Amino acid sequence: MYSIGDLSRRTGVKAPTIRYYEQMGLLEAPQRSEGNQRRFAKAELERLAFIRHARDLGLTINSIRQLIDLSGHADRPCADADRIAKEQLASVRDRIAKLQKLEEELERIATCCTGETIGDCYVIRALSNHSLCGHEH
Amino acid sequence: MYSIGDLSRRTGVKAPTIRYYEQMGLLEAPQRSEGNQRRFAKAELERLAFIRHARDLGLTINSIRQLIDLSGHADRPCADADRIAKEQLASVRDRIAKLQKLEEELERIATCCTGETIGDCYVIRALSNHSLCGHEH
DNA sequence: CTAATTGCTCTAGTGACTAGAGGTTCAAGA
DNA sequence: TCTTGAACCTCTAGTCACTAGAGCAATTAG
Repeated sequence: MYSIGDLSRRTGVKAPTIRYYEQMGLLEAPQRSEGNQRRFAKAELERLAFIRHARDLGLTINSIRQLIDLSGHADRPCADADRIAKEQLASVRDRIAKLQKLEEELERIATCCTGETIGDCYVIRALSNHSLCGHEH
Repeated sequence: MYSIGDLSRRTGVKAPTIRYYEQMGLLEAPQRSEGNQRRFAKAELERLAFIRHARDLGLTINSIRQLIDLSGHADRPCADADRIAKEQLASVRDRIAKLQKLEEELERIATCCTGETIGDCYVIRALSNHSLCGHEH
């Protein structure tokens, strides 16, 4: 049995976050000590690692809840789990593409400033004047 | 003079968001009609375009406030504006790198599932078992 | 003049936590 | 056994950049 602090050290998830996951229904309410402190079994440690892994991959609490529900039904088709992973992949790719456009533009803005004062600072001018942009956005 | 709706249509920024920017001190409190409705001058339209542009580039409200303050002092050195742009660029690059790692891993997870049921679904197994990951994270 | 549209303020909700207050329990050393 | 200090408890509120809705007032087109 682990206290919340043990669990926190083993998973790298802070104690308030563990309580938050419980509140959100990702972790089941654990057993309690006589003095009302949480006592987690190994299964909870594993589930927390699952949650942390999924969060690191950018999945939302809601998606994770769905996956946990799914994982309780080993006999069902896994199309839903596949769909969640594929949607997440698509969204990550989308975000990368958008950030790369920003990178391009910021690079131009941040490296082209040869002025000395705000009056002729390229950063300020580029932000004021959309037509200085390399492409529309 | 533009009403808040005019401004919204011209800039693509929703009216509540415009009020929010005013509340956050990015836009100065505009003139008002006799009936207390906002009436914006052209300068405010331009500033709103500046704000929108900076937001699209991922700058925070705080950074934008700093840039606006700077832009009011045309005689000062522009090192601060440069710094803000460069910091933003660094943060964008950082996010891209992290997302690309996620992309890799999600790709592996989402395309490797050949199971038919949850019981042997690679998505679920990969999330449960960190050692299936291509690299640490 | 009336009806439809647009505007106003204020409050609360989003997601995924984080921080703090104010109190209780636990584990280890004396 | 007692005491002390760390860890734990619940509850509320704050973060960021908006967004939604209630309930009312002003404006504009016909």
